[in-house]
Amino acid sequence: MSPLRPRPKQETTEKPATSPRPARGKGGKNRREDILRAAGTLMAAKGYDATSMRDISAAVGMLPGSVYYHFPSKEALFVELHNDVVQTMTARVLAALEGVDDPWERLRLSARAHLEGLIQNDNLVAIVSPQFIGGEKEVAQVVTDHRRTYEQIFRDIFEALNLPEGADPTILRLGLFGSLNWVPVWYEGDGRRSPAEISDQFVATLKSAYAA
Amino acid sequence: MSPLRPRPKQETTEKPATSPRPARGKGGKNRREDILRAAGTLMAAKGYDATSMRDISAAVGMLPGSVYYHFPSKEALFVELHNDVVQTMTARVLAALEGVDDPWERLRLSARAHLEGLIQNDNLVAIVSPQFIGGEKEVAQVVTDHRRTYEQIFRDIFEALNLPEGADPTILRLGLFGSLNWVPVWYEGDGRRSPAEISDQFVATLKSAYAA
Amino acid sequence: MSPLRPRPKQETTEKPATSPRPARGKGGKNRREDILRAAGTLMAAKGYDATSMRDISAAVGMLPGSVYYHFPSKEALFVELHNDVVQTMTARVLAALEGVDDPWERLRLSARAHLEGLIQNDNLVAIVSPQFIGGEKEVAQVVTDHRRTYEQIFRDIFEALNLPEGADPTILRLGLFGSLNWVPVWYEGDGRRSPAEISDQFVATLKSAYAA
Amino acid sequence: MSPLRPRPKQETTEKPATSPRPARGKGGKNRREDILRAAGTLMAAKGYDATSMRDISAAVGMLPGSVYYHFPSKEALFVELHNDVVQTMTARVLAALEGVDDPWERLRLSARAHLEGLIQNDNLVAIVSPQFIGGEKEVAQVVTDHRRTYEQIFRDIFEALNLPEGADPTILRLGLFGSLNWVPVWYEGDGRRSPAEISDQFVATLKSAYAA
DNA sequence: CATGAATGAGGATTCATTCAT
DNA sequence: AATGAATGAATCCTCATTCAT
Repeated sequence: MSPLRPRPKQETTEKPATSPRPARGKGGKNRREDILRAAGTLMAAKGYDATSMRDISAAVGMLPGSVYYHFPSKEALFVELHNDVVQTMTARVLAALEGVDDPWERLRLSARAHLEGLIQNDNLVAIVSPQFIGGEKEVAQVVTDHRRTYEQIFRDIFEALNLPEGADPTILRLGLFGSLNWVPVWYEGDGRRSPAEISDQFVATLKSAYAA
Repeated sequence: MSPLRPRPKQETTEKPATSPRPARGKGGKNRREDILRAAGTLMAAKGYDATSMRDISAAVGMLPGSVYYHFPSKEALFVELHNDVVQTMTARVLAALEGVDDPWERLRLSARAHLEGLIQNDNLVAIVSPQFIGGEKEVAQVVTDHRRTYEQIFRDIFEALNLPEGADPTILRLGLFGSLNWVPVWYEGDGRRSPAEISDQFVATLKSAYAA
Repeated sequence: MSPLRPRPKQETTEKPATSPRPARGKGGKNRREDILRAAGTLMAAKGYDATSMRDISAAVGMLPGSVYYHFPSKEALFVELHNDVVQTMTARVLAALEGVDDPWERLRLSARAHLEGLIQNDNLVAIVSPQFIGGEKEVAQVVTDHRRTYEQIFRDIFEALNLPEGADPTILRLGLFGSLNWVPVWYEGDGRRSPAEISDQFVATLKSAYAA
Repeated sequence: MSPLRPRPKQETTEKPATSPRPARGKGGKNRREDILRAAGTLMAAKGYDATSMRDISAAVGMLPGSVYYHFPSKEALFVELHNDVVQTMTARVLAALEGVDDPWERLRLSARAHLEGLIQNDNLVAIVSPQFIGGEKEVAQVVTDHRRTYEQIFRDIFEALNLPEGADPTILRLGLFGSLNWVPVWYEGDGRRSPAEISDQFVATLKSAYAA
């Protein structure tokens, strides 16, 4: 763990309180998902490196070794988590687009869905973030692939905007993505501005600048 | 400068021949800066957690323990590095603004200076990255303070734009920052689009949407 | 048989259709032997310590826990495996001696049978290997007992040679054993020299030196 | 650790007794050699896999992590140990041959030196042993190379014997090696037969069989 | 200024084993 | 006869850090 983000040493007192010792064959059938959820929360909060398997296992009430029954490695756990997140985000965005035809409206709604997903599930913040994993090996590729697939949705939407000459759709799309993905860095859930208002403002800027 | 430990940056000329052993044959006059530079490069590439003091010391040809002569801790090293980076960026942006009065031109040039600094010194990428503010400790606060100071320049520039009703300068500024800071995530130095072109496009969008 | 758990080796024909579920589609009738075989191969290749119950269970298509239905512990599994191996070797050597009377010919044939068994069943290599007797526990004793029983055959054969004064039968027997057991260390199944040729050479040396 | 060779749980009572806590900068300058010696003893007794870095560090009065200051990995430690052992053995054998010209006498003396080295330094037993390391990767190759170099001495000696037709020097050499290397498996330091007597007997057999 | 040697805590991972189902 | 899920202890190793020299 990084000393930059220390962790309370013995938080054993704040256990789920359901049962003092969960015995062998716990009720909930899918501990896998518990683990994924816990890992998501922790990694979003502290980063991949700063989140230890100990942390994850403790969060889900297991011993560290037990996590390895479900996932062969921390990396594999992360990859699956990342995949899940992208899956969820994809579904969310596609749902928002359902039945909407106007190109600029489609952009507005997808940006909104993206940002709301980012803010609500704090899972997602770090996930979509770059150079995320220390070892820049195969995992980085997998993660990049996941992201690319997701971004295809936005590529298509930008395509349909029929932007005027001089407006590079790729740069504008990546610029919008940057704006949105950066929001969690400064956003404070104080309610002054909702994610929806924020993303609407970003898209409004684009529309105001480039709509026919 | 660093709140933890002031550093004699320019006045090394005062006592050039005092040290009987001229250090391990390294050209650079003081190792402190070597360490900072190495730490910057490594942390930018791999992140704070994934960069060990061993890595840093090895990169500068020292033993791990020796780094502690120069910096009391990894944390302090990082804080000073971050401060340096912000200092450098500030100087770069202010230099670019010198003698320029037109508000939109000022925005264009400062955005350009920011992005070019980001891309050139790979130092800077990770520093400004969200992952570094996850924690809730003093360091996080210091880092946030550094950034806030730097961003004040941009706050002022946006103020001067006199944006129309309905255009929230804060959101637009943070949106631009997001766009710019996200560039290193996808930018590949393949020369197809220069950082300058990219930042110009972002600013052009804002201008096109909101300029009087 | 194993002192820990008797095993119905040959009488499996008695109740061929009792089990309603014919096991996971495997051909071999009982999984116990599959496990033993797999354990033998793996332990021969990697050693006792380096062979995990996971390895063994995977090799036979089971989950690790399932092995414990058949064997109470890794130790017990090994003891039984070792016993089996010695049993097999004993049978092989005795078969080779059948009907042979000449003492030197008996030595030649038994050495040949021993080495061929060693080379063919790679099972056997590691089993007879010194590394396995390092420990000071009961298992080590059991294993040593197994081996001693087997070696009795050779003790008898050497006795019958009526070696001349000055030729210590014990040392010569152990020397021959060493020569033979060491062969797997350097033998490469390239066919240049067959195990039979090798063992014949060893025995020929003894005969040439000590035969009346 | 293998359950075959369990280890007393808390033998902290049997510390060297020199000083209750060795403080920071211990007196003896080369802890490296201490580590190598300890590792040698332990690995010879229990095998590579069964000897943990904990064991080694405890034997030399260090914390496990401290060993890594001296050796980058368990494997590297083993490789160096193995190299040292071969070096020592080589020196021992060459010293024994000094000034001796008669070919059979050279064989007798080198075999004696080999076996005495094997028995005295219990280090050496396991080292010269085969399939020693679990992971049969590069290390296995290095170890094999070490051994091959050492065995060249014996190859030369056998060459000089001018064995008659039909006596394969390679097989005989490997047979002798097997006989000698197997001795530690059965030898008990009860003094009935000295290593020298044993090795002399092995060589005498060869000479009796093949000397002109 | 720096090294050499260590510490102590924690990192990911693997192990033999258990047991309810 | 075997699975699925977990345990607890041990594995190798890395980390930031210390300090006598």
